[in-house]
Amino acid sequence: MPERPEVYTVLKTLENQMQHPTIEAVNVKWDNIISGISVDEFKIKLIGQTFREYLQLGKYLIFKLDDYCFIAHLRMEGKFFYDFASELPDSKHNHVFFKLSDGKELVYHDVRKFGKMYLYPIREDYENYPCFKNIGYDVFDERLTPQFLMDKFKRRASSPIKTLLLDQGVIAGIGNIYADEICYDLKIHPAQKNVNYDLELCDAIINSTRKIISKAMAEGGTTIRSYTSSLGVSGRFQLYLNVHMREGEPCHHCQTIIEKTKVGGRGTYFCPKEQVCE
DNA sequence: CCTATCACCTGCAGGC
DNA sequence: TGCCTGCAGGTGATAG
Repeated sequence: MPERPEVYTVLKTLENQMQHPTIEAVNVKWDNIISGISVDEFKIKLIGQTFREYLQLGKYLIFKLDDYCFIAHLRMEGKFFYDFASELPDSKHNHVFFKLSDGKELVYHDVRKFGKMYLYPIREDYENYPCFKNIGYDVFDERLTPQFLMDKFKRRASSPIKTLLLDQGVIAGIGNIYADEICYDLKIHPAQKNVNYDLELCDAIINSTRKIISKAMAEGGTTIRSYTSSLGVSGRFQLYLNVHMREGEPCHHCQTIIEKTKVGGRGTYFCPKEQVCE
């Protein structure tokens, strides 16, 4: 459940429910989830730290503690569980455990073990942490301007537009679902190359992106695979999808049957009438 | 610089 | 039922 709206939903749910407990113990069952630091160091540094602030950059969850910044990326299937009573699923997929001062436990669950966690000494300019080395501006960062986008996209106009939208080094937070939805909104075929990225189009791309991501955030994100019950991940935006996962169904505008193809190796959905590839 | 492919992991759906 | 293949909302490394 990884794109920006889903990460936002998880973050806000954690912030509202968990608030500010102190970490009393840490247990790691799959070492590769901890990145850039040894598991022992990870545990030792976290003990005694209190959750202070909840922030987001693209698809990253950022937890400011007293002396450290704890960052998590859910990748394909990572989920956090807190105050889960009896509905903690498949214990074999629970990999990181945080025992908290409120008597509860924060558990990281990840079927495919792709998720990553980072821990850095706290500082104000968190955007400069190593894990963000190749990350551009968040969808809602005011520095994401038409001029900025034009500079980045024009140089790489030979790539399909969807590939550019998915590049976290330019706009951080767009994933496979929303890239398809944004292309549909722009009426551009996702595989279209050599698009004329002038200021007007870049402005339209930013507006379209923010409109769709905002709506998805307001709806609690998109839940495609019916795994529900994970923390804050039973969104409703799937009800508003125009193309993604709608192969064989009629376009909401022109009733043309939605088709599926591959762009940059990713499953890609589009309306063959409204999004024509030149 | 760019694309293609694999790697990281597991589960599930579909074909036989 | 079992086996096999391909696919899944992500990203990084590597080869050409």
